Amino acid sequence: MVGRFVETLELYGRLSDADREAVAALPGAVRRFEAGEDIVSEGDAPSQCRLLLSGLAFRHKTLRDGRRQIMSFHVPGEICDLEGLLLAMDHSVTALSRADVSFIPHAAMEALLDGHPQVAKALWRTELVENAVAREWMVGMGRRSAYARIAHLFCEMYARLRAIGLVEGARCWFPITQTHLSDALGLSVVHTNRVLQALRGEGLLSFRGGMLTVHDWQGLKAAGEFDASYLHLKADPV
Amino acid sequence: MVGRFVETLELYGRLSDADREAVAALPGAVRRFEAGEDIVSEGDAPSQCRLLLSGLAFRHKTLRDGRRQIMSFHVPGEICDLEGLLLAMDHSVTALSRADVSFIPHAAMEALLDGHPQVAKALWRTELVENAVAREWMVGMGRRSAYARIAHLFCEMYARLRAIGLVEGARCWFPITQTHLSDALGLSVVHTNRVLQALRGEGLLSFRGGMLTVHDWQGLKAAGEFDASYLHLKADPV
DNA sequence: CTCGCAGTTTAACCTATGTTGGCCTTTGAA
DNA sequence: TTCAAAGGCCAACATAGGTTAAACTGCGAG
Repeated sequence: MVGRFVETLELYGRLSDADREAVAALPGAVRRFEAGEDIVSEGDAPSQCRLLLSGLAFRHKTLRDGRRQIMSFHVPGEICDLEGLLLAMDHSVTALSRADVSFIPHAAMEALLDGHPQVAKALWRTELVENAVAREWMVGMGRRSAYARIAHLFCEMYARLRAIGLVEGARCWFPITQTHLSDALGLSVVHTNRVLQALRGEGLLSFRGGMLTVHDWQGLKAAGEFDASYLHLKADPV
Repeated sequence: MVGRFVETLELYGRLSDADREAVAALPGAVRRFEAGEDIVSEGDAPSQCRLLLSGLAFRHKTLRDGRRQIMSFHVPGEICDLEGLLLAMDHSVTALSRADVSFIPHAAMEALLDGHPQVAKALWRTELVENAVAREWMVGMGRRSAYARIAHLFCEMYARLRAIGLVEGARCWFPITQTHLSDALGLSVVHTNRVLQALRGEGLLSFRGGMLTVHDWQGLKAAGEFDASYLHLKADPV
């Protein structure tokens, strides 16, 4: 069971029919996770790759005293513990919403990568893009105001969800709480709430009950100093 | 010319004699960079891998208004544009000190990776560790005080330089200005200076003229909430 | 229904860190 | 030797964002 995986790979590289078939033939047992459940935990040395079929997930580290930093989000079609192929997990990945996850044995994945160099390239490219995203977050946390950071995150998720067809009209399902948002951006919940109201007040977006609507994409991009090139997507939405 | 590259790879994977020889046989033209010179620039689509032979380098993004975020440091033996194998650069890498860099043609690198899977694994592991480092920086910028962040960075660089034999006694050459430090940690120079003085005042370290001396490793680790496991090194220094 | 919980919103107050601007020190080029 | 530039340091003041605590809202479970 491989869900949107092929499409995601094709965002980042051209595949032959044989490549596509090999990917589609990947074995994988599916398991459902509820929101808040760990998909992989810090310290695990996985023996399968966990592929997100549906729902969202986030990587995070939690310090002893409870402070938490969310380091990235995963959308359907992405493997959320690719590094587990070579390294033990130094952080956890948790389901943000209910999520279905396919467990692909490392042996099967390695065989695929050995036999299909184009697939391997595309997969490493997804990994590299994930790092590019991480770097962009660093810029935000180090050098942008809370206002710009929040706007930027919404831009990013909107662009990514749009790239995989999960935006309809100007709306997408992004079931994140203000607490998650704060932990992703290094802010307090109170301040996140203040800024969110400003963003809404300016008519840039609305965000209620997990549904994000972008009312003014240009305005939101400007507020977030957003430039999609770091996502290395084929086309910038609008 | 391949410098410490073999040793760096062996920090992250076991190589056969044949692997080692193949790495050592890599072609590469050497070029010297002065401090502040770009080794690769944003927008480049490299056709060689740039391997640091000596000196330090840093990755960074610079926003239009001059705000800058440093996203990582590179030590000798590391390739500073590995992602250039698959993607265009979305940021620049600049020499922190005078640095010698070997330019290895992508074709040669690809041939090596195809023919020597253990080398490929080790190399990807270095890349994954670099991401782990980036994630740890995110935790710092989002959730740690300036004091802890600065201590943490010194811990990290000390541990990394130690791992490659560049620490003597408790001293290492880390020729960074307070401006660089600020840009790496998302702080103002003034505040960096304040905190540095606190760190010195508490006898944890001294840092003058590019020379870092750690006086109290345990104390510094505690101040930075530092736990080296994210570096995935074979052994924690002391 | 209604209880309880998770999430959101407010308000009052606080502090870590930023800003500005000036001076001091070191270094290295002329 | 002296000068300029880069880096370091310092003080006064400003503010973005944190903290605490309490109320409000919506919703699923029983």
